[in-house]
Amino acid sequence: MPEQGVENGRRREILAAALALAEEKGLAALSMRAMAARVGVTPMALYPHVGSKDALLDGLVDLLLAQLLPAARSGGGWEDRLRATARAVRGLARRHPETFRLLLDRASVTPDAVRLVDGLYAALLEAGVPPQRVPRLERLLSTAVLGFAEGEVSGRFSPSPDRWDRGRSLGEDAPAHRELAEVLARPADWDAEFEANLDDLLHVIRRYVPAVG
Amino acid sequence: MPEQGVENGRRREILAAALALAEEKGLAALSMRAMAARVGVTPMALYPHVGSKDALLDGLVDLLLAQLLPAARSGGGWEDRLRATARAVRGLARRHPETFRLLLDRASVTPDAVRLVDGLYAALLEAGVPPQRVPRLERLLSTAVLGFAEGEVSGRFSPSPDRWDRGRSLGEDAPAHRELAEVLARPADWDAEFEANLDDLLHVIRRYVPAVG
DNA sequence: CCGTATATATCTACACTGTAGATCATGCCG
DNA sequence: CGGCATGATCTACAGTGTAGATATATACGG
Repeated sequence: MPEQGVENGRRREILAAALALAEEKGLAALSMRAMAARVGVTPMALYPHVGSKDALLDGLVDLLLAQLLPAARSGGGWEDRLRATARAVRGLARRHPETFRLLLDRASVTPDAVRLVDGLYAALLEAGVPPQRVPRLERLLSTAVLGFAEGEVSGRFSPSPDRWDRGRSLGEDAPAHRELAEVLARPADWDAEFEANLDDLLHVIRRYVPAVG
Repeated sequence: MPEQGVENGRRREILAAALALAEEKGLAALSMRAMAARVGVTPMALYPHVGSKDALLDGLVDLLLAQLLPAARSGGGWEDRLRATARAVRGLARRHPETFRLLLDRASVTPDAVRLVDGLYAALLEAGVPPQRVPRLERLLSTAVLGFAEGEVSGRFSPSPDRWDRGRSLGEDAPAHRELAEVLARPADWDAEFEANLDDLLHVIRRYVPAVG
Protein backbone atom coordinates (compact mmCIF):
# COMPACT_ATOMS: atom_id res chain seq x y z
CA MET A 1 0.00 0.00 0.00
CA PRO A 2 1.17 3.54 -0.64
CA GLU A 3 2.03 5.80 2.24
CA GLN A 4 -1.51 6.91 2.73
CA GLY A 5 -0.77 9.87 4.96
CA VAL A 6 2.04 11.13 2.81
CA GLU A 7 1.37 13.78 0.21
CA ASN A 8 2.34 11.70 -2.76
CA GLY A 9 1.25 12.96 -6.12
CA ARG A 10 -1.59 10.56 -6.71
CA ARG A 11 -3.34 11.54 -3.53
CA ARG A 12 -3.10 15.21 -4.46
CA GLU A 13 -4.56 14.43 -7.83
CA ILE A 14 -7.51 12.64 -6.28
CA LEU A 15 -8.19 15.41 -3.78
CA ALA A 16 -8.04 18.02 -6.52
CA ALA A 17 -10.49 16.00 -8.59
CA ALA A 18 -12.78 15.65 -5.60
CA LEU A 19 -12.72 19.38 -4.96
CA ALA A 20 -13.41 20.22 -8.59
CA LEU A 21 -16.16 17.66 -8.86
CA ALA A 22 -17.86 18.80 -5.67
CA GLU A 23 -17.88 22.41 -6.80
CA GLU A 24 -19.16 21.49 -10.24
CA LYS A 25 -21.86 18.97 -9.44
CA GLY A 26 -22.55 19.72 -5.80
CA LEU A 27 -21.31 18.13 -2.62
CA ALA A 28 -24.08 15.51 -2.68
CA ALA A 29 -22.85 14.29 -6.07
CA LEU A 30 -19.36 13.65 -4.72
CA SER A 31 -19.31 9.87 -4.76
CA MET A 32 -16.33 7.58 -4.86
CA ARG A 33 -17.52 6.25 -8.19
CA ALA A 34 -17.83 9.72 -9.71
CA MET A 35 -14.37 10.67 -8.50
CA ALA A 36 -12.88 7.46 -9.80
CA ALA A 37 -14.40 8.08 -13.21
CA ARG A 38 -12.93 11.56 -13.18
CA VAL A 39 -9.47 10.35 -12.31
CA GLY A 40 -9.88 7.61 -14.90
CA VAL A 41 -9.72 4.68 -12.55
CA THR A 42 -12.02 2.23 -10.81
CA PRO A 43 -13.59 3.23 -7.48
CA MET A 44 -11.58 0.84 -5.35
CA ALA A 45 -8.33 2.21 -6.69
CA LEU A 46 -8.90 5.35 -4.64
CA TYR A 47 -8.88 3.64 -1.28
CA PRO A 48 -5.17 3.03 -0.85
CA HIS A 49 -4.65 6.77 -1.35
CA VAL A 50 -7.43 8.32 0.65
CA GLY A 51 -8.36 5.61 3.14
CA SER A 52 -12.10 6.14 3.12
CA LYS A 53 -14.61 8.71 2.02
CA ASP A 54 -14.60 10.22 5.47
CA ALA A 55 -10.85 10.58 5.41
CA LEU A 56 -11.10 12.02 1.92
CA LEU A 57 -13.41 14.76 3.20
CA ASP A 58 -10.92 15.47 5.94
CA GLY A 59 -8.34 15.81 3.21
CA LEU A 60 -10.54 18.38 1.50
CA VAL A 61 -10.79 20.30 4.75
CA ASP A 62 -7.02 20.40 4.86
CA LEU A 63 -6.94 21.69 1.31
CA LEU A 64 -9.28 24.51 2.26
CA LEU A 65 -7.57 25.33 5.52
CA ALA A 66 -4.23 25.64 3.79
CA GLN A 67 -5.65 28.52 1.78
CA LEU A 68 -6.38 30.45 4.96
CA LEU A 69 -2.99 30.23 6.60
CA PRO A 70 -1.22 32.93 4.55
CA ALA A 71 -3.75 35.56 5.60
CA ALA A 72 -3.44 34.59 9.26
CA ARG A 73 0.30 35.07 8.99
CA SER A 74 0.26 38.21 6.89
CA GLY A 75 2.12 41.27 8.04
CA GLY A 76 0.81 44.33 9.82
CA GLY A 77 -0.70 44.73 13.24
CA TRP A 78 -3.14 42.44 14.96
CA GLU A 79 -6.16 44.20 13.55
CA ASP A 80 -4.95 43.97 9.96
CA ARG A 81 -4.27 40.30 10.45
CA LEU A 82 -7.70 39.59 11.89
CA ARG A 83 -9.37 41.49 9.08
CA ALA A 84 -7.26 39.75 6.47
CA THR A 85 -8.05 36.34 7.93
CA ALA A 86 -11.77 37.07 8.06
CA ARG A 87 -11.74 38.25 4.45
CA ALA A 88 -9.79 35.18 3.45
CA VAL A 89 -12.48 33.02 5.03
CA ARG A 90 -15.19 34.78 3.10
CA GLY A 91 -13.17 34.62 -0.09
CA LEU A 92 -12.71 30.92 0.41
CA ALA A 93 -16.43 30.44 0.87
CA ARG A 94 -17.13 32.29 -2.36
CA ARG A 95 -14.49 30.35 -4.24
CA HIS A 96 -15.69 27.02 -2.87
CA PRO A 97 -19.34 27.42 -1.95
CA GLU A 98 -20.04 23.69 -2.00
CA THR A 99 -17.13 22.40 0.04
CA PHE A 100 -16.97 25.30 2.48
CA ARG A 101 -19.60 23.74 4.72
CA LEU A 102 -17.13 20.95 5.46
CA LEU A 103 -15.24 23.42 7.62
CA LEU A 104 -18.28 23.74 9.85
CA ASP A 105 -19.41 20.12 9.74
CA ARG A 106 -16.15 18.39 10.47
CA ALA A 107 -14.68 19.42 13.79
CA SER A 108 -11.22 19.81 12.38
CA VAL A 109 -8.30 19.53 14.72
CA THR A 110 -5.79 19.05 11.97
CA PRO A 111 -2.40 20.72 12.37
CA ASP A 112 -3.37 23.50 10.00
CA ALA A 113 -6.55 24.18 11.95
CA VAL A 114 -4.55 24.50 15.13
CA ARG A 115 -2.09 26.77 13.39
CA LEU A 116 -4.94 28.95 12.18
CA VAL A 117 -6.49 29.24 15.62
CA ASP A 118 -3.07 29.92 17.01
CA GLY A 119 -2.77 32.89 14.68
CA LEU A 120 -6.07 34.25 16.00
CA TYR A 121 -4.98 33.67 19.59
CA ALA A 122 -1.75 35.52 18.89
CA ALA A 123 -3.59 38.46 17.34
CA LEU A 124 -5.94 38.76 20.29
CA LEU A 125 -3.05 38.57 22.74
CA GLU A 126 -1.18 41.18 20.75
CA ALA A 127 -4.27 43.36 20.87
CA GLY A 128 -4.01 43.31 24.65
CA VAL A 129 -6.98 41.06 25.37
CA PRO A 130 -6.53 39.42 28.80
CA PRO A 131 -5.55 35.76 28.30
CA GLN A 132 -8.60 34.32 30.04
CA ARG A 133 -10.87 36.06 27.54
CA VAL A 134 -8.97 35.04 24.43
CA PRO A 135 -10.49 31.59 23.77
CA ARG A 136 -14.05 32.78 24.05
CA LEU A 137 -13.49 35.77 21.79
CA GLU A 138 -11.76 33.57 19.24
CA ARG A 139 -14.75 31.23 19.22
CA LEU A 140 -17.16 34.14 18.93
CA LEU A 141 -15.19 35.68 16.09
CA SER A 142 -14.73 32.39 14.25
CA THR A 143 -18.35 31.41 14.66
CA ALA A 144 -19.61 34.73 13.38
CA VAL A 145 -17.21 34.89 10.43
CA LEU A 146 -17.61 31.26 9.37
CA GLY A 147 -21.34 31.41 9.93
CA PHE A 148 -21.77 34.56 7.92
CA ALA A 149 -19.69 33.28 5.02
CA GLU A 150 -21.60 30.02 4.97
CA GLY A 151 -24.93 31.80 5.26
CA GLU A 152 -24.04 34.06 2.35
CA VAL A 153 -22.98 31.34 -0.07
CA SER A 154 -25.58 28.79 1.00
CA GLY A 155 -28.42 31.20 0.39
CA ARG A 156 -29.63 31.10 3.97
CA PHE A 157 -29.66 34.90 3.99
CA SER A 158 -31.48 35.35 0.73
CA PRO A 159 -34.25 32.80 0.45
CA SER A 160 -36.46 32.78 -2.55
CA PRO A 161 -39.07 34.01 -2.71
CA ASP A 162 -37.81 37.01 -0.81
CA ARG A 163 -38.59 37.38 2.79
CA TRP A 164 -40.29 40.57 1.90
CA ASP A 165 -42.91 38.71 -0.11
CA ARG A 166 -43.23 36.17 2.65
CA GLY A 167 -43.78 38.93 5.17
CA ARG A 168 -46.52 40.34 3.00
CA SER A 169 -48.14 36.97 2.56
CA LEU A 170 -48.22 36.49 6.30
CA GLY A 171 -49.96 39.82 6.60
CA GLU A 172 -50.91 40.63 10.14
CA ASP A 173 -48.62 37.98 11.51
CA ALA A 174 -45.45 39.78 10.48
CA PRO A 175 -45.86 43.40 11.46
CA ALA A 176 -42.15 44.14 11.68
CA HIS A 177 -41.65 42.89 8.14
CA ARG A 178 -44.27 45.35 7.00
CA GLU A 179 -42.59 48.14 8.89
CA LEU A 180 -39.30 47.20 7.22
CA ALA A 181 -40.80 46.67 3.78
CA GLU A 182 -38.76 49.43 2.14
CA VAL A 183 -35.48 48.32 3.64
CA LEU A 184 -36.12 44.65 2.89
CA ALA A 185 -36.99 45.42 -0.71
CA ARG A 186 -33.48 46.78 -1.33
CA PRO A 187 -30.98 44.17 -2.53
CA ALA A 188 -28.44 43.35 0.16
CA ASP A 189 -24.82 44.41 -0.24
CA TRP A 190 -22.95 41.46 1.21
CA ASP A 191 -19.56 43.13 0.87
CA ALA A 192 -20.69 46.06 2.96
CA GLU A 193 -22.50 43.82 5.43
CA PHE A 194 -19.42 41.69 5.97
CA GLU A 195 -17.24 44.70 6.63
CA ALA A 196 -19.79 46.15 9.02
CA ASN A 197 -19.94 42.85 10.91
CA LEU A 198 -16.17 42.86 11.06
CA ASP A 199 -16.19 46.38 12.50
CA ASP A 200 -18.69 45.32 15.14
CA LEU A 201 -16.71 42.25 16.10
CA LEU A 202 -13.49 44.21 16.38
CA HIS A 203 -15.34 46.71 18.52
CA VAL A 204 -16.30 43.90 20.85
CA ILE A 205 -12.70 42.76 21.02
CA ARG A 206 -11.47 46.24 21.85
CA ARG A 207 -13.95 46.33 24.72
CA TYR A 208 -11.76 43.86 26.53
CA VAL A 209 -8.49 45.65 25.98
CA PRO A 210 -7.65 47.43 29.21
CA ALA A 211 -6.89 51.09 28.71
CA VAL A 212 -3.19 51.91 28.77
CA GLY A 213 -1.28 54.98 29.88
CA MET B 1 -54.26 10.36 -0.74
CA PRO B 2 -54.38 12.13 2.60
CA GLU B 3 -54.12 15.88 2.80
CA GLN B 4 -50.37 15.87 2.89
CA GLY B 5 -49.96 19.43 4.04
CA VAL B 6 -52.59 19.16 6.72
CA GLU B 7 -51.58 18.31 10.24
CA ASN B 8 -53.50 15.09 10.49
CA GLY B 9 -52.59 12.79 13.32
CA ARG B 10 -50.65 10.26 11.34
CA ARG B 11 -48.22 12.84 10.01
CA ARG B 12 -47.55 14.13 13.51
CA GLU B 13 -46.89 10.60 14.66
CA ILE B 14 -44.37 10.04 11.89
CA LEU B 15 -42.58 13.31 12.54
CA ALA B 16 -42.39 12.55 16.24
CA ALA B 17 -40.93 9.14 15.48
CA ALA B 18 -38.41 10.68 13.11
CA LEU B 19 -37.33 13.19 15.73
CA ALA B 20 -36.97 10.56 18.42
CA LEU B 21 -35.13 8.20 16.13
CA ALA B 22 -32.71 10.86 14.94
CA GLU B 23 -31.85 11.88 18.47
CA GLU B 24 -31.40 8.28 19.58
CA LYS B 25 -29.44 6.81 16.71
CA GLY B 26 -28.03 9.90 15.07
CA LEU B 27 -29.18 11.95 12.12
CA ALA B 28 -27.30 9.72 9.67
CA ALA B 29 -29.31 6.73 10.85
CA LEU B 30 -32.59 8.45 10.06
CA SER B 31 -33.72 6.41 7.07
CA MET B 32 -37.19 5.97 5.72
CA ARG B 33 -36.95 2.27 6.43
CA ALA B 34 -35.91 2.81 10.05
CA MET B 35 -38.72 5.27 10.62
CA ALA B 36 -41.23 2.96 9.03
CA ALA B 37 -40.15 0.13 11.29
CA ARG B 38 -40.55 2.43 14.27
CA VAL B 39 -44.05 3.46 13.30
CA GLY B 40 -44.82 -0.19 12.57
CA VAL B 41 -45.41 0.17 8.87
CA THR B 42 -43.65 -0.38 5.56
CA PRO B 43 -41.40 2.37 4.18
CA MET B 44 -43.65 3.38 1.33
CA ALA B 45 -46.56 3.94 3.68
CA LEU B 46 -44.86 7.09 4.90
CA TYR B 47 -44.85 8.87 1.57
CA PRO B 48 -48.49 9.92 1.39
CA HIS B 49 -47.99 11.66 4.74
CA VAL B 50 -44.60 13.29 4.39
CA GLY B 51 -44.12 13.56 0.64
CA SER B 52 -40.43 12.76 0.53
CA LYS B 53 -37.49 12.54 2.85
CA ASP B 54 -36.55 16.10 2.04
CA ALA B 55 -40.02 17.31 2.90
CA LEU B 56 -39.91 15.24 6.06
CA LEU B 57 -36.75 17.04 7.17
CA ASP B 58 -38.49 20.33 6.50
CA GLY B 59 -41.25 19.05 8.73
CA LEU B 60 -38.70 18.43 11.47
CA VAL B 61 -37.44 21.98 11.06
CA ASP B 62 -40.98 23.19 11.63
CA LEU B 63 -41.21 21.06 14.73
CA LEU B 64 -38.06 22.65 16.10
CA LEU B 65 -38.97 26.18 15.08
CA ALA B 66 -42.30 25.91 16.83
CA GLN B 67 -40.44 25.44 20.10
CA LEU B 68 -38.74 28.80 19.67
CA LEU B 69 -41.78 30.96 19.04
CA PRO B 70 -42.99 31.26 22.64
CA ALA B 71 -39.71 32.79 23.74
CA ALA B 72 -39.73 35.27 20.88
CA ARG B 73 -43.18 36.36 21.97
CA SER B 74 -42.56 36.37 25.69
CA GLY B 75 -43.29 39.44 27.73
CA GLY B 76 -40.91 42.12 28.91
CA GLY B 77 -38.86 44.65 27.01
CA TRP B 78 -36.94 44.09 23.79
CA GLU B 79 -33.79 43.05 25.61
CA ASP B 80 -35.52 40.43 27.71
CA ARG B 81 -37.14 39.05 24.60
CA LEU B 82 -33.89 38.83 22.68
CA ARG B 83 -32.17 37.12 25.60
CA ALA B 84 -35.07 34.73 26.05
CA THR B 85 -35.05 33.84 22.37
CA ALA B 86 -31.31 33.28 22.32
CA ARG B 87 -31.52 31.05 25.39
CA ALA B 88 -34.39 29.16 23.82
CA VAL B 89 -32.22 28.51 20.78
CA ARG B 90 -29.44 27.13 22.91
CA GLY B 91 -31.87 25.08 24.95
CA LEU B 92 -33.29 23.64 21.78
CA ALA B 93 -29.83 22.69 20.59
CA ARG B 94 -29.12 20.90 23.84
CA ARG B 95 -32.44 19.12 23.79
CA HIS B 96 -32.05 18.09 20.16
CA PRO B 97 -28.33 18.01 19.42
CA GLU B 98 -28.71 15.77 16.37
CA THR B 99 -31.52 17.54 14.57
CA PHE B 100 -30.51 21.08 15.47
CA ARG B 101 -28.13 21.27 12.53
CA LEU B 102 -31.13 21.09 10.23
CA LEU B 103 -31.92 24.66 11.21
CA LEU B 104 -28.60 25.75 9.71
CA ASP B 105 -28.58 23.42 6.73
CA ARG B 106 -32.04 24.00 5.38
CA ALA B 107 -32.70 27.62 4.47
CA SER B 108 -36.08 27.65 6.11
CA VAL B 109 -38.59 30.20 4.95
CA THR B 110 -41.50 28.46 6.56
CA PRO B 111 -44.18 30.63 8.15
CA ASP B 112 -42.82 29.94 11.62
CA ALA B 113 -39.34 30.97 10.54
CA VAL B 114 -40.66 34.25 9.23
CA ARG B 115 -42.61 34.76 12.42
CA LEU B 116 -39.47 34.15 14.44
CA VAL B 117 -37.42 36.61 12.42
CA ASP B 118 -40.26 39.05 12.66
CA GLY B 119 -40.03 38.87 16.42
CA LEU B 120 -36.35 39.71 16.26
CA TYR B 121 -37.01 42.57 13.86
CA ALA B 122 -39.66 43.91 16.20
CA ALA B 123 -37.31 43.73 19.18
CA LEU B 124 -34.57 45.58 17.33
CA LEU B 125 -37.00 48.25 16.18
CA GLU B 126 -38.33 48.58 19.70
CA ALA B 127 -34.76 48.99 20.91
CA GLY B 128 -34.47 52.02 18.69
CA VAL B 129 -32.19 50.55 16.04
CA PRO B 130 -32.59 52.52 12.77
CA PRO B 131 -34.61 50.44 10.30
CA GLN B 132 -31.86 50.20 7.68
CA ARG B 133 -29.57 48.47 10.19
CA VAL B 134 -32.14 46.01 11.52
CA PRO B 135 -31.78 43.21 8.92
CA ARG B 136 -28.01 43.06 9.19
CA LEU B 137 -28.04 43.03 12.98
CA GLU B 138 -30.67 40.32 12.97
CA ARG B 139 -28.48 38.20 10.68
CA LEU B 140 -25.41 38.84 12.82
CA LEU B 141 -27.27 37.97 15.99
CA SER B 142 -28.91 34.87 14.53
CA THR B 143 -25.70 33.64 12.97
CA ALA B 144 -23.74 34.03 16.18
CA VAL B 145 -26.39 32.46 18.39
CA LEU B 146 -27.22 29.57 16.07
CA GLY B 147 -23.56 29.03 15.32
CA PHE B 148 -22.54 28.99 18.94
CA ALA B 149 -25.32 26.61 19.93
CA GLU B 150 -24.43 24.28 17.08
CA GLY B 151 -20.73 24.51 17.85
CA GLU B 152 -21.36 23.66 21.47
CA VAL B 153 -23.50 20.59 20.88
CA SER B 154 -21.58 19.32 17.86
CA GLY B 155 -18.30 19.33 19.71
CA ARG B 156 -16.67 21.77 17.34
CA PHE B 157 -15.56 23.83 20.34
CA SER B 158 -14.19 20.95 22.37
CA PRO B 159 -12.31 18.58 20.10
CA SER B 160 -10.67 15.55 21.53
CA PRO B 161 -7.87 15.34 22.26
CA ASP B 162 -7.91 18.80 23.70
CA ARG B 163 -6.55 21.64 21.73
CA TRP B 164 -4.17 22.16 24.56
CA ASP B 165 -2.50 18.83 23.88
CA ARG B 166 -2.55 19.56 20.19
CA GLY B 167 -0.88 22.88 20.81
CA ARG B 168 1.79 21.12 22.77
CA SER B 169 2.31 18.50 20.12
CA LEU B 170 2.77 21.18 17.53
CA GLY B 171 5.40 22.75 19.73
CA GLU B 172 7.08 25.71 18.16
CA ASP B 173 4.35 26.08 15.59
CA ALA B 174 1.71 27.11 18.12
CA PRO B 175 3.27 29.71 20.36
CA ALA B 176 0.01 31.33 21.36
CA HIS B 177 -1.36 27.99 22.51
CA ARG B 178 1.66 27.66 24.77
CA GLU B 179 1.14 31.13 26.11
CA LEU B 180 -2.48 30.24 26.86
CA ALA B 181 -1.71 26.80 28.23
CA GLU B 182 -3.12 27.55 31.67
CA VAL B 183 -6.33 29.08 30.38
CA LEU B 184 -6.86 26.33 27.83
CA ALA B 185 -6.34 23.64 30.44
CA ARG B 186 -9.37 24.86 32.37
CA PRO B 187 -12.65 23.23 31.37
CA ALA B 188 -14.89 25.64 29.51
CA ASP B 189 -18.09 26.91 31.11
CA TRP B 190 -20.48 27.03 28.19
CA ASP B 191 -23.27 28.60 30.22
CA ALA B 192 -21.06 31.52 31.14
CA GLU B 193 -19.61 31.77 27.66
CA PHE B 194 -23.05 31.93 26.10
CA GLU B 195 -24.16 34.69 28.43
CA ALA B 196 -20.98 36.64 27.79
CA ASN B 197 -21.50 36.34 24.05
CA LEU B 198 -25.04 37.53 24.53
CA ASP B 199 -23.82 40.54 26.47
CA ASP B 200 -21.37 41.37 23.71
CA LEU B 201 -23.98 41.06 20.99
CA LEU B 202 -26.44 43.24 22.87
CA HIS B 203 -23.66 45.76 23.33
CA VAL B 204 -23.20 45.84 19.57
CA ILE B 205 -26.91 46.38 19.11
CA ARG B 206 -26.97 49.26 21.57
CA ARG B 207 -24.18 50.89 19.60
CA TYR B 208 -26.69 51.62 16.89
CA VAL B 209 -29.36 53.07 19.13
CA PRO B 210 -29.19 56.83 18.77
CA ALA B 211 -28.94 58.63 22.08
CA VAL B 212 -32.19 60.16 23.23
CA GLY B 213 -32.98 63.29 25.26
C1' DC C 1 -77.85 -4.54 1.44
C1' DC C 2 -74.57 -3.29 -2.50
C1' DG C 3 -71.26 -0.62 -5.20
C1' DT C 4 -68.13 2.68 -5.44
C1' DA C 5 -64.96 5.95 -4.01
C1' DT C 6 -61.29 7.26 -1.02
C1' DA C 7 -57.55 6.61 1.88
C1' DT C 8 -53.96 3.89 3.55
C1' DA C 9 -50.57 0.32 3.44
C1' DT C 10 -47.83 -3.15 0.77
C1' DC C 11 -44.66 -5.30 -2.52
C1' DT C 12 -41.36 -5.24 -6.05
C1' DA C 13 -37.86 -3.15 -8.44
C1' DC C 14 -34.35 0.37 -9.90
C1' DA C 15 -30.50 3.12 -9.62
C1' DC C 16 -27.63 4.60 -6.42
C1' DT C 17 -24.16 4.61 -2.21
C1' DG C 18 -19.54 3.12 0.54
C1' DT C 19 -16.49 -0.49 0.81
C1' DA C 20 -14.75 -5.54 2.26
C1' DG C 21 -12.24 -9.18 -0.04
C1' DA C 22 -9.93 -11.54 -3.54
C1' DT C 23 -7.37 -11.24 -7.69
C1' DC C 24 -4.16 -9.72 -11.12
C1' DA C 25 -0.44 -6.84 -13.36
C1' DT C 26 3.68 -4.29 -13.11
C1' DG C 27 8.22 -2.81 -11.77
C1' DC C 28 12.08 -2.88 -8.56
C1' DC C 29 15.81 -5.10 -5.83
C1' DG C 30 18.83 -8.67 -4.57
C1' DC D 1 15.56 -15.83 -11.58
C1' DG D 2 12.57 -15.30 -7.11
C1' DG D 3 10.22 -12.22 -3.99
C1' DC D 4 7.87 -8.34 -2.84
C1' DA D 5 5.58 -4.07 -2.74
C1' DT D 6 2.41 -1.02 -5.39
C1' DG D 7 -1.39 -0.15 -7.76
C1' DA D 8 -5.55 -1.15 -10.11
C1' DT D 9 -9.48 -4.29 -10.97
C1' DC D 10 -13.67 -7.05 -10.29
C1' DT D 11 -17.28 -8.91 -7.69
C1' DA D 12 -20.41 -8.69 -4.09
C1' DC D 13 -23.01 -6.99 0.01
C1' DA D 14 -25.80 -4.25 2.72
C1' DG D 15 -27.80 -0.08 2.66
C1' DT D 16 -30.24 4.29 0.59
C1' DG D 17 -34.60 7.04 -1.53
C1' DT D 18 -38.47 6.22 -4.10
C1' DA D 19 -41.34 5.23 -8.71
C1' DG D 20 -45.07 2.20 -9.92
C1' DA D 21 -48.47 -1.19 -9.44
C1' DT D 22 -51.28 -3.59 -6.33
C1' DA D 23 -53.97 -4.73 -2.44
C1' DT D 24 -57.01 -3.72 1.65
C1' DA D 25 -60.06 -1.29 4.61
C1' DT D 26 -63.23 2.22 5.63
C1' DA D 27 -67.08 5.41 4.59
C1' DC D 28 -70.94 6.93 2.00
C1' DG D 29 -74.83 7.42 -1.39
C1' DG D 30 -78.32 4.41 -3.52
